[in-house]
Amino acid sequence: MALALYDTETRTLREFTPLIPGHVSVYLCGATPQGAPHIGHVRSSVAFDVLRRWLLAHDLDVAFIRNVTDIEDKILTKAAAAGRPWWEWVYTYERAFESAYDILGVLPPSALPRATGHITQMIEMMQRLIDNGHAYASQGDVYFDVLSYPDYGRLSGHKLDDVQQGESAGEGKRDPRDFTLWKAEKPGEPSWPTPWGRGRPGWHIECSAMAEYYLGGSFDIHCGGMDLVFPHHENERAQARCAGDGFAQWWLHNGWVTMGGEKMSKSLGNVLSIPNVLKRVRPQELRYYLGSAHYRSMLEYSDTALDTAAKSYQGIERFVLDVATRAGSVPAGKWTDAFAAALDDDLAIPRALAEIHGVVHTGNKALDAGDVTAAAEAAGSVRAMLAILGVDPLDEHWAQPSQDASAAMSALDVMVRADLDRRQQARAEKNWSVADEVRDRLGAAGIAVTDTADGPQWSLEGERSEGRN
RNA sequence: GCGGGUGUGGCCGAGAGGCGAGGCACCGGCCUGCAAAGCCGUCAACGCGGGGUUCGAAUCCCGCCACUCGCUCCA
Repeated sequence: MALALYDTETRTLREFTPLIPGHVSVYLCGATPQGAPHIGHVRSSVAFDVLRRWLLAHDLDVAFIRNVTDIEDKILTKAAAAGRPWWEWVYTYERAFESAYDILGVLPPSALPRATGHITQMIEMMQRLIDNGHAYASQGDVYFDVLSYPDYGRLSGHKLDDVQQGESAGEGKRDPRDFTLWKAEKPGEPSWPTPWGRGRPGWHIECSAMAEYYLGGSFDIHCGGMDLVFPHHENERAQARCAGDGFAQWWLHNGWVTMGGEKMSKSLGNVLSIPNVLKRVRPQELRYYLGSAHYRSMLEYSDTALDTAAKSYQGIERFVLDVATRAGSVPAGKWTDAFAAALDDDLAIPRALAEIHGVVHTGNKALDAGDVTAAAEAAGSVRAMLAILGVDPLDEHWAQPSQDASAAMSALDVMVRADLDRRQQARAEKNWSVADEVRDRLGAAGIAVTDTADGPQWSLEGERSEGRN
């Protein structure tokens, strides 16, 4: 295996070798569902979904854990402000996130652990940290003693001396930079019993505890957004290492989506929700767009860039569907060496896309030359490559017309066919005005007509593959 | 204050010393009754200033400018 991945901790591209041959363990910091998912959240899950698919393509057994932070300050504040129970609030948005992931074809994780379901593991880990002198309880809070861990700052590149005042100054802290493992109970907030009193988890301990529980003390890859490097991942690492774990061997971080040059975030109010984006393009097209920039680059969102990506994808899709029509079927084939080389090089999807376009071009030329066999071979290869990116147009995930929709399409086909027959008759008589009138009328109704070597075909605007011969 | 990142043709975006990725748009041609799609071809770039590298830098070094991020919740 020649896969190389950029590791944040060492700031280098390192050839990937799993701890246990044949197995890969991955932990992805999932969302804190306190509001609707936006395009930035989805970029992260899609980027690491491609990593997962590529690992699977290497015949590796992948354990992929993504957590849900279901207890946290903002959840409590927002739910309280809305007058709703915190657990209802977080569950509502957890569902919204999962739905967005499903729509985009993100493979479901091996497990989707929630923080509140792992209090036991957190207490156990905190006890270990206290026992070996890396944490202390104070006035019902539990803090991590940053000065007890000389390696603190290694992941993010921060020097301890340069770290400004950490989170809100607790009176019981030994050092202002110590961070909270456990927060003492406050009136009106949920709490759980611990040896140090009732309270609730801090943000960082949950991931260390859950990663250890599901993947063991040492695992292969830890993923998340670039904005989590400090303090979240730095703290996770400190906790786990001090608790005796080897923890993550690779740290992967994705760049964020920007709008107007600024990071998309709720606090800036420049978020673009998934349902809104999906009014503009189909989910496959959104996925394709997210891969058009390297996962570690920032992606500056614009409607035109999204539209451009959608058109680019449609060109590939059209090729595959045309071949499927001409050849009857297109069995998935094998990706090209250039494609594999691109993905092996830190998931260089932009380069992989260039390769896909190259194969599409070759296939179109074959199609032009009437060589359907060669075209089908190219299309099979394209399918295999698109499958790694999660956007194979012939994947059943993207073809899910309901019973009603299929019936409606069949009925529509009968009616459109009648018009097309009339138009063919007119064309045969070189009565172009009648032929164009029929085409224009169908077009106005959102039905696009194209003449091909195999006769006229129609499709609904924005749809593909419907109503074909 | 401390620590990062970015600046490529009309637009999006790869590349990272040497044969000018790819997409979208534009223009010309083929095909088509006309379109659409496809094919052939054209166009055009490396923020600014200066230097080094046994010849060559968008790519390395120095200086500058602009934009941007982290150090606080954040994919």
